[in-house]
Amino acid sequence: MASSPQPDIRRTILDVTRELLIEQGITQLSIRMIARQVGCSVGTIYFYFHNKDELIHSLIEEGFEKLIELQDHTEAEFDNPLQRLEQLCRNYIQFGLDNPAYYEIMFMLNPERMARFPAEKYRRARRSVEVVASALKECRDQGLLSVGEPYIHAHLIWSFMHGVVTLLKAKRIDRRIDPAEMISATIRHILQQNSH
Amino acid sequence: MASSPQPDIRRTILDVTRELLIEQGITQLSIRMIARQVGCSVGTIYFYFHNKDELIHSLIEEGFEKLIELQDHTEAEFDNPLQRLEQLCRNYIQFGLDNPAYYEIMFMLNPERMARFPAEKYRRARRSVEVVASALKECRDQGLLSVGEPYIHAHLIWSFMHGVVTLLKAKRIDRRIDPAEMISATIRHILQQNSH
Amino acid sequence: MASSPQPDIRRTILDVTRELLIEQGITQLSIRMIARQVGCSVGTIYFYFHNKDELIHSLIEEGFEKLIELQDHTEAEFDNPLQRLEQLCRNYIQFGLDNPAYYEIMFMLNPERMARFPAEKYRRARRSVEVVASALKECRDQGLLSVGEPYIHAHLIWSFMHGVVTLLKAKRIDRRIDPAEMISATIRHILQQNSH
Amino acid sequence: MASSPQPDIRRTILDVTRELLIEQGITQLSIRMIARQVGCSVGTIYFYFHNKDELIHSLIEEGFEKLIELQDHTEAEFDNPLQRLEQLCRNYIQFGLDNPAYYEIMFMLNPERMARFPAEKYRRARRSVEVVASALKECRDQGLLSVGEPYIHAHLIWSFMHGVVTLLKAKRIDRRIDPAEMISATIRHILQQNSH
DNA sequence: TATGAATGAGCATTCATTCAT
DNA sequence: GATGAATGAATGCTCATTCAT
Repeated sequence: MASSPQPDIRRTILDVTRELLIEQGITQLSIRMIARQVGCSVGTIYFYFHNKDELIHSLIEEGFEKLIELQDHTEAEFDNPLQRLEQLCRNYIQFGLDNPAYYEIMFMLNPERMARFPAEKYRRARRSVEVVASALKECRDQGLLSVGEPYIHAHLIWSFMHGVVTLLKAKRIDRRIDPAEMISATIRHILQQNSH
Repeated sequence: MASSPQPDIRRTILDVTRELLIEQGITQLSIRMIARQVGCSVGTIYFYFHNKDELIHSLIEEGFEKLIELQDHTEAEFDNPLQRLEQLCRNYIQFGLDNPAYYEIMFMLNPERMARFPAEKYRRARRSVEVVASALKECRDQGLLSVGEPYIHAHLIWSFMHGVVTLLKAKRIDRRIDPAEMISATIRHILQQNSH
Repeated sequence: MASSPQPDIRRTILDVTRELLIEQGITQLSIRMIARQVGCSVGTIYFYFHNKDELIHSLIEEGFEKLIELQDHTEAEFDNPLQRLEQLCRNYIQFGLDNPAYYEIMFMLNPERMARFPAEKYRRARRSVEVVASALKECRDQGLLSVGEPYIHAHLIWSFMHGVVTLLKAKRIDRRIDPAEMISATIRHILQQNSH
Repeated sequence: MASSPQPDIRRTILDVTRELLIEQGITQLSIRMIARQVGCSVGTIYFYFHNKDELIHSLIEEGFEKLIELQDHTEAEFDNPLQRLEQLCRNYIQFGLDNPAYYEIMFMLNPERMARFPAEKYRRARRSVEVVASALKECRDQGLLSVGEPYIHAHLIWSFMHGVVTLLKAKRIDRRIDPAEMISATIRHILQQNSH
């Protein structure tokens, strides 16, 4: 990576940061490491990003952009709210597992602790709940699902998915259990098709 | 804390570490900070713990001890598997919210990333799943609940609870939603009492 | 400043540098800061000035030009050497207080320490002493003042004024003392009108 | 210096800092340089001093201690206020020339610019003015000197001496002028023995 | 037991400067 | 004329760890 021609260093920096984020986690991540991996000097990174936080912020924005685009597209695609709900959930879980670095900085940072990543940066996270809430409402109105207040229930579903994603990501689930089966069971549970 | 007579410095170190863990998170935690807060020298901490990892390990062990004792006690107390299941879940969630530091190091570290916290350290985590699985099995056998394979379903329930705990801990849930209600809804959902 | 039409960027760079010099002092001054304030790139500054030192040199030259012009004009204006001496001293002190940035780089840098500002750059400083020495000589010849060797005495007067300027500039004089009064007393003292 | 046995590293750090302060000035002074010169690691310096400012502060305190002790001793020694005034002035100038590093951080820093060296740190500087003011008052009361308000006049004398010290220190005075003669002339001027 | 002293590697960040375009 | 991109060296500072006492 150090010697190949870099058409877009800014892009490379973001990508390398994402890779390192997966391997090291946010706290071990250092500008020096990124520079070494990118094959540029430390200063170059500071040329493209004011500071470390801004670099992470850019990644957070990117992550939300990707996820929201995915969900918006799904929302437009499915008329049937139950099918839509299912797809939204599959999307979310898949996004988390496919993009562990994005998921980590988007949903696993504690904004209380990391003051420099203020809560408002995460307001976009609400969007992923709202699309679910909207699908739930329609499901309820059409008698397809028996749920309580849709917004609250959407948070419940979100929590459920978040738990599955984070435990799978962290390899905490017993190896003998097939992740795909975990995911299917999760979806079934959300859609209240609990029978085996 | 610095000037009171220390009957058990080791104990104090562990307690202070836990407190700092809540405020700072694992990555901001430094031996110096602990020493300053305890009122001893850094060397003293190294007398009681070989290194930082061992100190964290001890806390992890302690955390599992506490949780397992809690769950074992509940398991012995309730004959009715459904009531037992409910109490086990309430215990788990409450434990996570009451002991954020323990919960963090027990369930939120990524053992892949933290090579020094090898997966085997977390095998005890399985115990909290097993008590749930055992209750589920009895529920199913007694026709109280319609679930699939109990061990898998126990992981599902665990994931669900884990998601709720971590999102609540990180203050990611919309402020307008009452945490207590989130928890109740979670329990209801687990017990498949979804109606209203 | 960034968007107005720049008839003379070189001039703007010098002016901005002077302003920043007042606020930050020479050591905090950075090319980047200047460029940002001017609204140009760092490269542009290097187009007009070979390096940072040359930029400072230009300001030093400018400062001496200003001061010398002021003193030369005064020298031509006053026939009476005592009045001339008084005006020369008033000029010097006022110049120092009105142009803190110029004064700093002209008279407060240590050429031993700053090898890149060689002593010869400061030879022009002697001119401000010489005009005083010349006035002193005339005063002595006309019996207006009882002084020793004029050139030495001129240095004494210079030192005196330099002390007042630097202490006032650095806000080291007790706030309860009116700067104007300090200056008047200084002038009186130089002219040996010591009585109250 | 790196290999000799260091009985008191803290002392060595202070001394080395003082030496480097003379050569480099405060702005070029770096912790790494000090460590290199002392022959210890950077961390060692931070063991003895919380940060760079605290290290400089310690030197400032030391400097004022030295100067004040010198002046207090002189004050007690001389009954004759004129002789006392003379000695106080000789002391001050000599102190400045003998201890260029101390003098620089005590009297040549701009507290406005260096916010971390707050004005109050320099209140002790006033003491050197007060001893002069007290001597002046006695001189005036005994008819030995014709001066205005003693406190103001003391500031005048201080400025005068400050100018001489700083210009001599910075090698700004014409090489052909003997520093000792400058000093004598300064003292004579202060004592109003202006004739030849 | 406990500490004071010391270290080396690391951190985020800034800087003067260069140079192809 | 002017810029955007890049660099290497430096800065103040923190860290986990060691070890003689």
